[in-house]
Amino acid sequence: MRLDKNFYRQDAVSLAKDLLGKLLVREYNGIRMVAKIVETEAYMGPIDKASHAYNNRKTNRTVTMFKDGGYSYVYFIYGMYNCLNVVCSDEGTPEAVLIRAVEPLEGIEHMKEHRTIKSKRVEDITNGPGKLCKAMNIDRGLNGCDLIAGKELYIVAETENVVTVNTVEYKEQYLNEEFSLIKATNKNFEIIATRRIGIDYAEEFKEQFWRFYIRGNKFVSKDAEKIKKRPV
DNA sequence: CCTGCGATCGTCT
DNA sequence: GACGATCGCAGGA
Repeated sequence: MRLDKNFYRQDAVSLAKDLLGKLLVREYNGIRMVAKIVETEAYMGPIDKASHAYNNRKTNRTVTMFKDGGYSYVYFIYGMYNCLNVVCSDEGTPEAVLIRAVEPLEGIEHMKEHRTIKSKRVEDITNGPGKLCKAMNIDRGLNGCDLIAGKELYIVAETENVVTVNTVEYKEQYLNEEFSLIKATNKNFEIIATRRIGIDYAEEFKEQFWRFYIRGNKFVSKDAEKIKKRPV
């Protein structure tokens, strides 16, 4: 079941939490890959010094962030990597949610083929924003995709008809003042909220707990793993 | 396990 | 001309 317009018209912080547990689907040439979203970051548009669209900065790159909720925003970074965002809020309000990590559920053999790394750890295929784009064959050609009606890239809410290929044992983790723990009654997992990654330039917005991930999920990004192991 | 470093080029000033 | 919403590898513990 695809998510509808109302779902994407939320603010980025709300949507970043709501996207956890949803399924990202990538289809092309008869290939189908499905992965559960396990880590996200909110970029709150005009007010957020970490956002590409801070102060309503509108350029060739950021123009897709100004679209109505429900489109993709894919950008190229560090000369090598692509990152996938979900544009949210209303048209003219440039908010977006960065997808930072996913858990492969279907088509994992295709994801492995797209990645050329020595590591044999399954988690290393998709536990970072650049990694998951490479694994799921997502690049700037998919910038501005319609996630509600498009066929190549979309997001669904249910796990029905999906075969889980990974058997994962989740471990508990420590908490300290660097986190918030979010328990939502309508979700079967808990959410950790903490600081965002790689935005040292963002001044006071570095301190916002606008990164969210599923507590105990082993496919969260390297940094989240690290925090997980930090003693209380 | 963890740390440090270089890769590599589009984007914006 | 400088830098980035990152990654993979080498090397040490």
